[in-house]
Amino acid sequence: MDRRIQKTRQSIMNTFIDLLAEKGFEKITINDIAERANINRGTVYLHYVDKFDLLDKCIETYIELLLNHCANSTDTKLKASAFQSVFEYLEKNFTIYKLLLSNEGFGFFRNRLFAIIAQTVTDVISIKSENNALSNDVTTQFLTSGFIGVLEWWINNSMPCNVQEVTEQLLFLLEPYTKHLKTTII
Amino acid sequence: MDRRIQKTRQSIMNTFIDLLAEKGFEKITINDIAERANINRGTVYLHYVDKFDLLDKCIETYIELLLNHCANSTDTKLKASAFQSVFEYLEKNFTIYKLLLSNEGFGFFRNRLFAIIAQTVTDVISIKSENNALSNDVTTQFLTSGFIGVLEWWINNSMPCNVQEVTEQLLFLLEPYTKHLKTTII
DNA sequence: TGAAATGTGTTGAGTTCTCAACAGTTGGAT
DNA sequence: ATCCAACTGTTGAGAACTCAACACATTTCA
Repeated sequence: MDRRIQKTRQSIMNTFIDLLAEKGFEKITINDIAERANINRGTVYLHYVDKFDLLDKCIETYIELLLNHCANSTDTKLKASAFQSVFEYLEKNFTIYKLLLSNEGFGFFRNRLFAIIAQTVTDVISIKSENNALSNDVTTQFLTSGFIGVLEWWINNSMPCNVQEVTEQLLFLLEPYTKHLKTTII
Repeated sequence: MDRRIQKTRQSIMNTFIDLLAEKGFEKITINDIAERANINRGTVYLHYVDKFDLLDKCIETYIELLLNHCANSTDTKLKASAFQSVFEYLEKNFTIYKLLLSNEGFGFFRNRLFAIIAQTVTDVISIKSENNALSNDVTTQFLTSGFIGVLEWWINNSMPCNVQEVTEQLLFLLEPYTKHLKTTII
């Protein structure tokens, strides 16, 4: 992609996040963004139709960035290293994700993340579905809610324990559901 | 001026300064700069003919920035506030000016600064020249050398005393030459 | 030595961004 | 109520930047 596109989008998103933290979504104007980012106002409209669209794209971008940080650990699924790198990434970008998970994200961020995690969980457990008396939907809902819940708790309470601890605790809680998966999948 | 020009020049100069600090002038390539600044190589040539020209422009820019920080104190000339703001600015941008005053600047920076200060000094003392037995040239040379000398000492020795102290000391040393100027000019 | 790799400086076509101007909307002060 | 100021969203012309390609010089190292 043209470098100019990368740079202006990056610049717009960064200042958008900053302004979101400073004054909240409804008080932000396109003028604000353009001025602060030192970009022509028209250029913003070249990339986003309005500030709602900008929020959408912003959430989408940061969802992707978050997911990239567990996908690059070669064995993708339920492994300590994957969880660890996700929480490390969250720690590093704490202020942004706290913002997106807060009311400023209007729940869109949470919903989007939930959907993706749920899909992943579904994919994993469906492989091992035959000998299971439980509904897969219920299991997915349960596990995903649990995981997202822990993630939200950790962010909203400003990381009350370190990465090592959340990761271990989470693995311990998931163990009953992952151990027989391990034996069959791997 | 077009925002794009500002931004790319800023970006090029910043990475040039960084690279100057890292590897020194002769090891820098235009490729380095373009790559690090995330700018097309051709674009560098749109603004600078080669890296020597870039060094020149860089020096010129930082000379101007330095001078701006004493010009905006309304009473321009020999006033405590003027000295103070210059040294404060130097303190804030210490690493850059240390670099430019070092061998990396090839003496160009010093010479350029010297010329400008000397001109200012000449202008000031020429007003008060009639009753003076001394050659104005000698006086200019003496005062300018003294001032630049202190400035270089302060930067090269990594600011061995605080801004307040250099400023006061300098004012004290200049007092014999400024006090009768005061009575006539102001 | 001679070949491969890296850097220089330039070109032209194509894309993105800027700027200034426009008409229309909104919110707050008088 | 209405005026003013600020914001929105759009347009067209022109400037800046990107990209790929080029010929040529310099360095590296086998």
